[in-house]
Amino acid sequence: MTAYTATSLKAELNERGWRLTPQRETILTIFQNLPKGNHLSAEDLYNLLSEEGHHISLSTIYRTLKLMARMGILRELELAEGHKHYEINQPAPYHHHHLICVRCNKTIEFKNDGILKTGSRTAQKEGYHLLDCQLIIHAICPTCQRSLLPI
Amino acid sequence: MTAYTATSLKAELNERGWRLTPQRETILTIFQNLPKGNHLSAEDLYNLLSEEGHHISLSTIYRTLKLMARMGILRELELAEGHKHYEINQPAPYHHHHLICVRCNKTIEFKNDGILKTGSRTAQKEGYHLLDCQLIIHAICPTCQRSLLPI
DNA sequence: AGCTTTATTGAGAAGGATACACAATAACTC
DNA sequence: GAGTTATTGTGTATCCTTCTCAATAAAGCT
Ligand SMILES: [Mn+2]
Ligand SMILES: [Mn+2]
Ligand SMILES: [Zn+2]
Ligand SMILES: [Zn+2]
Repeated sequence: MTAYTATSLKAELNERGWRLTPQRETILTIFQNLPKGNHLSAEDLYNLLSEEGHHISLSTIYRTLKLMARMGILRELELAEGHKHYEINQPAPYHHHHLICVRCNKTIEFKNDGILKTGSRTAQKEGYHLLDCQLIIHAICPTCQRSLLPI
Repeated sequence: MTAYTATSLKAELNERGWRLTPQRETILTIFQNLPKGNHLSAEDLYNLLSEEGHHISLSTIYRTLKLMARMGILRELELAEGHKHYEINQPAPYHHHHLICVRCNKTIEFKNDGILKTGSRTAQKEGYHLLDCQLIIHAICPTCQRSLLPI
């Protein structure tokens, strides 16, 4: 959960015998510059890259998202839309959680410092190396409560 | 997040114009009697039912799991195995969270009263009707840290 | 208890997100 | 700069979940 640069990413990859590629660097940059509150799916990322003139294959995108999530660079969000979303994983003052309406998928972000502390403490106590810690609240938003539509 | 009986489930279903079926009642019973710490996927549930002589189609199982999750009876867990798992949703003394190894999927349950309080307060503040509240910690377990296998 | 309405089921097919296979490429090490 | 091998791109495969639709059976009313 530290801020990555192309250089530090390369160092961490090489340390494990892996390589920094233009594709990986481009994808990291995209997430670093993503406005707060945005989350990208694999396809979102693919389209965003295309708009910017970068062609990176969907396979590489899926592989890179998974890689970066497992390195702790990105967090993988299950926002109840049937596919995963990703955002940059940031420490304390930016770290946040998600309140999700299970009917319309409207999502609200909120902060709570205690939760990350609880997560860190729990992981440490069990000898786990922490990657990400997210509180997910499944709920029904005011609009959907008023609507008469079933489930 | 209250304890359901067949009767109270029927009441809540009928109130919305829905019906209590033998399939739904059977599935509720399965989850109520599931030993602590167990989570079932759709296919797990299908097999468990088959062993007990109940034939309930996979379609119905998927529909029922989704229905009960959206009613707040079950909680839907994303345990990083590529498919969802479900468990009964219980209030305070039984309410718990999950610490998951993203490499081997080993999962540890832990309790923390403050988190459910935070979740309830946050949902209420935004006017959301709370269904479930779960802290997910993605991490790497001691065994996987020692293994040299990539990601 | 019987009748009517319509939510629900079961079987199979379809959909969609993600992973895989493998030859071509290119990042790293020396 | 050359050799090694991780990574990419393309197409294909896999698997979880949802959809379709005719048959069934709960619920509500007499
Ligand atoms: Mn977010
Ligand atoms: Mn559990
Ligand atoms: Zn909503
Ligand atoms: Zn592990």
